[in-house]
Order: sequence, then structure tokens, then C-alpha cells
Amino acid sequence: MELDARKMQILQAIIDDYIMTAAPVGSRTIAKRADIFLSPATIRNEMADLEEMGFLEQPHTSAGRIPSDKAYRLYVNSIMQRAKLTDAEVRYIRDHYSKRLDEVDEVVKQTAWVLSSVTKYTAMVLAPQLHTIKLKYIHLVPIAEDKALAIIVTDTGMTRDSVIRIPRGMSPDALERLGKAMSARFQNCRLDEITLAEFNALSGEVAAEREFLDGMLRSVQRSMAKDGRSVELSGATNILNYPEYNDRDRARALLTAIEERDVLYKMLSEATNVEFSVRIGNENEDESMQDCSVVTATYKIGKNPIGSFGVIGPTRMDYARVLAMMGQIGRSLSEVLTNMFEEERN
Amino acid sequence: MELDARKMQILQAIIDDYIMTAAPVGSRTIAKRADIFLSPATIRNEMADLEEMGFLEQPHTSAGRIPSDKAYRLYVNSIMQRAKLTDAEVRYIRDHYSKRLDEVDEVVKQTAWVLSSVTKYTAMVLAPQLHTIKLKYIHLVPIAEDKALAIIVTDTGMTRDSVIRIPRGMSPDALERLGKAMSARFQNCRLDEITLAEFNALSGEVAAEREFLDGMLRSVQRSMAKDGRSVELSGATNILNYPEYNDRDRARALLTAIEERDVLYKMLSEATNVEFSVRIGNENEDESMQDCSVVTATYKIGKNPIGSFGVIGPTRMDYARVLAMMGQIGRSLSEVLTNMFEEERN
DNA sequence: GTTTAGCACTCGATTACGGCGAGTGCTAAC
DNA sequence: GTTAGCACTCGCCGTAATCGAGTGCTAAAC
Repeated sequence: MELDARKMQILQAIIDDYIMTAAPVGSRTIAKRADIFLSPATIRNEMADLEEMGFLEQPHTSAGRIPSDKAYRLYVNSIMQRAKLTDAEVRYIRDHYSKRLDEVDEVVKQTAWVLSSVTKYTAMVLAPQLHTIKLKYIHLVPIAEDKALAIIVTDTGMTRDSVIRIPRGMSPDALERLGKAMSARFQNCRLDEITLAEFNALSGEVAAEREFLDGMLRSVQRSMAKDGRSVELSGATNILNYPEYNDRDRARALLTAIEERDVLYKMLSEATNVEFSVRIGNENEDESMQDCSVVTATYKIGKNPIGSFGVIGPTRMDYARVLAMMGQIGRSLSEVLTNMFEEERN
Repeated sequence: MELDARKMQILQAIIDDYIMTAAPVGSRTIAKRADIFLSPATIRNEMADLEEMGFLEQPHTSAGRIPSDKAYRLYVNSIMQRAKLTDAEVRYIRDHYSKRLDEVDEVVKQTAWVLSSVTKYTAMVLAPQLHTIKLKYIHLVPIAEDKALAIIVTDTGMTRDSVIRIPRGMSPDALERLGKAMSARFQNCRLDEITLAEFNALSGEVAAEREFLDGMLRSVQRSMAKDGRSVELSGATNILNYPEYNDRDRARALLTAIEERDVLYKMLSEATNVEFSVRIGNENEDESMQDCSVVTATYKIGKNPIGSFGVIGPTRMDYARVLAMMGQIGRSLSEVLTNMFEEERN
């Protein structure tokens, strides 16, 4: 059997309707649409075909049809046309990024909030993966007899610092020399890719302090990696507004999975490579997510994709709108973060 | 009418039973208990009295009785005896604090997790209120031409740092002198109590840089206060396990309030003064919390109460056990944090 | 005076049932 | 290929009947 244009049109109509109402769609409903000039009976025949092809499902005889995961996949890939946000919506999003946000975690929180408030789904934002960023130089500054501050400057112009312990009696000069040597050796390396092996290749004064430097680097890496593991959440309870989660146990299962964050972290960090990703129902690896859809997008600092964000909602998600909104939010978010670090560079 | 010993005993029996089963308690159930030698009819009479006195409520005629908020209050104040944890429970809690936890926020997260896993209620932990801590000294260290690091050392021996911008051309010496002057002036002041007014009283070189110093202090205060506003949550979905939240709208209302965090922050920060606090049902200020109970306790660094934590559960909470557990967790938590900062002092 | 057995009564929960209506699949006519 | 007609299915909803846990009251027993 072939999926001709008419079948497509009918399928689209069914999906559109189901996205709005969450109720099984009958042939009459479709026949009444202004853009469809067929009788209910004809539609019924087509629907039977579509069901046979796996695009529709019937909760029970004598109910209408609902789209299957496969139908949504087709919809996202071929039928759906990119939605355009209204001016008001674009303004709403922009406005929420125009106020003073001067810390990364504020921006992340704000993004989660805007995303959930605008989509009415559950929003999640993976914090910037700063540990994957490239090193420009390390600055070691003594602050007490046995303590120093390691200041990392990245190639995006961002700085991060971390208090470290130094061997007693190490002079400020020695510390500075060590910093310079480290900078020279590891410039343009990704922070998380500097390994112990590379320390062993060092020589001279630097080699002698290998142990100290390694410990220092670990502590810097650890503190940056930890930030990067955090997933900001907003609107988790939004899912309770959708009838598909009227069932207490279903709702609990999903909410619990969301609360754990591990699954979310996994999904978001895997999605940091692809600009947009849509996972529908059973396409999700994690079992607890197999009856909902997850849409993710990435954001950047400068030109580097540095993190991702997404929404979780029922499979009958309004994909076109969500993707449009996430595009807009991604742009705003990238812009704010990029400015933030550009500014820091000066 | 008087609340004699027998009435007390019956009330306690009803509360005990209701805490376990969440079902209205009938006279027969109580009469069958091994420690009560009265017939159902007698119990019924007593129950009618207790209802008249406001300790019991009847969901409808011909159902059993359930304890009122007033009954729980009496129970917590007078009837309940402090529960003793089993060795296994104490060990469980201790074990979860014995592993390496070297950042404040890890300890906070761990506490929330342990508390919810041990009580099966929703747990919340207010991060240490570091901004209320007393200043020992400020160290200003230049790290770039127009940037310096402000390092705050508190009287608990803890350090915190924050990157600040400095006027171009300020010499390292000047910076050091300013740090010294600030330290001398504000030693032993609470960080959050240093106000603009006090700057105006300064003189000499320090006065000239008043604006810069004020800006710096604000930024340090802001960054510390922000940490202190964070409320860590764990087990939010636990409430879905209690039949009182079978109702979808009730569950959503509470979960939404919990997700907002504002209410939780308010409750926890108010509770930072009292070692233990129990708020039952309508004793809670916030409307969304009026059908549940909130138990909080404080934790310390050294001798200073520095934060609080608590659980949210149905009013038929097992108060005795919860209080015992929170006592134990409070001790472990205080110990870990105190060690952490004692160690930092060396 | 207190306690208890007995009993009529209340009321939510559960089950059973019939009608309604949305929707289908099939057949036959166009 | 399309459509009107029709018998049929099945979940939903409202009503009625039944059940049972639990009560309050009365009167007798202690």
C-alpha cells in the first residue's frame, strides 16, 4: 500500500486534531474540516489503511483513531512545517533575556523557566559543559602561605578559579614559572582531556612538581565537571496538566524519573552534538520516557556548542511550535552567554 | 470536660493507628488492642467526647474518627515519647556521611537524599547561610590589570573568593592596604550587616576608594547571599505514595508549591532560629501547606546555627521517628561541616 | 455512676444495569 | 473510486440496589 498525498493530508488532520484535544479522532471530525472534501465513509477507508500501515491505533473498537509513534515520526520528518512565532512570543522570550543576568547559573535557571512557561511542558537545561572548553592559560596566584588560586582562562575568554593547596615554602616566583610552563604545554588542550600520561612527559622544574600539578589540575577539572553535570529543571508539574498523566502511577513513574536527573543528564549530554533532536515515545532509550517525547536543542558560546536544553511532554506534543520556540530561545541564550564571556575578556 | 488519662490513652491509640493506616479509626479497632480493656461502646462514648473537645473529626457519619490538627499538636507536645532509632538506622545515616564529601553543596545534596530516603517524606535542606557569618579578614589579590580577587576569611576559618573589577592603575600595594583597612574596620561584623552608611564613616585613602570598595562588598555579599538562598530538595514525589494525595489536584497543588521553592525557603529560613520546629496542618502560614506537616531542624558549624533542613509530609506523620531521625542527621551534618571548615583553617 | 450489649440507623463504596452516543465496518448503490 | 445506509460495538454515565463499617442511643448489668 502506498502513502499517497491524500493519506498524508488525512493523517496530518488527525494528528493536528489529536494534538489539540487528546481525544481519539473520528472520521466525521475530519470530514467536517474546511480543507477536506470527502465523506466520512471515505475517510474511514483511508483510516483503516493508515491503521494497517501502522500510523494509527484504535484504543478499542468504536473509538476514533489516535496517531502512533510512527505517525509522529513521519509528521516531524515530512509533514510538519516550521511554525512561525508571533511577534508577541518572540518579544516575550527576548524580554526575559534582556534583564541583567550576570551569572551563568542565573541564565541557566532563567532559560529553564522561560522554556517551561512558554511551552507548558517540563523544561530542562544542561549547564554549559565548561570542562570541554580549550585552555588558553593558567595563572597561579599565592594567597596564603600554603594556598594559591588557580585561575583558568579559556579560549572563549572566560575565567574560572579554584583555591588549591601548595607545598609549603614554594615561592611566588616558582609558582609563576609553573603556571607559565603549564600554559605553554597545555594551551589549546581541552580541559577534560589532559591526562596523567601527559604529565610524565614533562621535565625540569615542572617535572619535580608533577604530583602537585596533577593534584591541582584534578581539582580544577573536578570542580568544572561538577558544574557541568547539573541539570536545571522547571515546570516538572506541568505534565500533570495533560490527561495522559491522569493515571497516578504513570504520573509518579515519570515524575520520579525526572526527579532523579540522571536520565535527563544522559539524554542532554548525548544531545550536545546535534542542533535539534526529537525523540518520540519508544525512540527513547530510557524505559520511563517511552510514553513521552523529548525535544532537545543545543546552545553555544561563540561558535562552540557548549550545552543543550530540552522539553519533556506527551507524544502528542506540538512539535512545530516547540521547535520554533526552542530555536528562538537557543539564539537568545547563546547570545547572552557569548556576550557574557566576550565582556569578561576585556 | 476534662482530658483524663483514659481519654489520652484512647487518643494516642487512634493517632497511632491512623498514622499507620490513613483510614478512619473505629471503636472496635481500638477495643481490640492488647493494652485497652474497654468495650467498643465505652470507646464510642469517649470518642464522642474527644470529638466535642476538638481532637477528633468524622469525615461523615458512620465512618470512624480521624485526629484533628489539634490532636497532633497535643500528641507532639505531650503524648509522644522520643523514639529511639535502631542501631541499623543510626549506622545507615552515619555511613552516608562517612564517604568523602568535600564540597558544601555535596554535603547539602547528600543530606537531602538521606533525609528523604530514611523518612520516605519530601526532604529539603537550606544551604548554609554563609552571609550571616562574621568576617575575620579580607584579602585583595590582583590577578590582572583590572581585576582582583577578593578572598573572605570568616571567623569559622572558612574562605570564599570572588573575582572583582578594580580601577585601572591601582597598584598591588594600594590594594593590599585597602584590604587591611577594610579588615580592621569590619572585623567581627556579620557580612550581611555591613551597609553603605558605615562606608561613609571611613576616611583617608580608604574613603577615596569608597565607591570601589562598596561595589566590591556588594558583589561579595550578593554571591554569598545567593548561595544561601538555594534549597536542595529530594523525594518530592514521595508524597504521591500517601493516599491523602490520591487526588490529582491536591497533589498538583502541593507539588507545584514545592517546586517553586520560595515557600520552602521562607519556612526554612524562619526556622533557622529554633532547634526543632513542628508545624501541623493549619499552623502553616502558607496556604498550600495547610494540609500537611512540616518538621524542621537546624544544623551548625562549630557552635553557630547556620542553616536548617526539614521534611514535608501528611499531617499523620510519624513525628517521633522523624524527630529522632532529624536529630541524628543534624548531628552528622553539623559534624561533617564543622570538620570541613576546621580543616580548611589549617 | 460507669460499663456494656443490643439495635436501628446512616452513609459511602461497590456492583449491576440500561440507555446513550460516538464511531466503526460492511454492503450496496452511484 | 466514492458515498449513503445500517447494524453493531463498546466505553461512558446516571440510577438503583446492596453491602458493611461504624455510629448514637437506650436499657440493662455491674
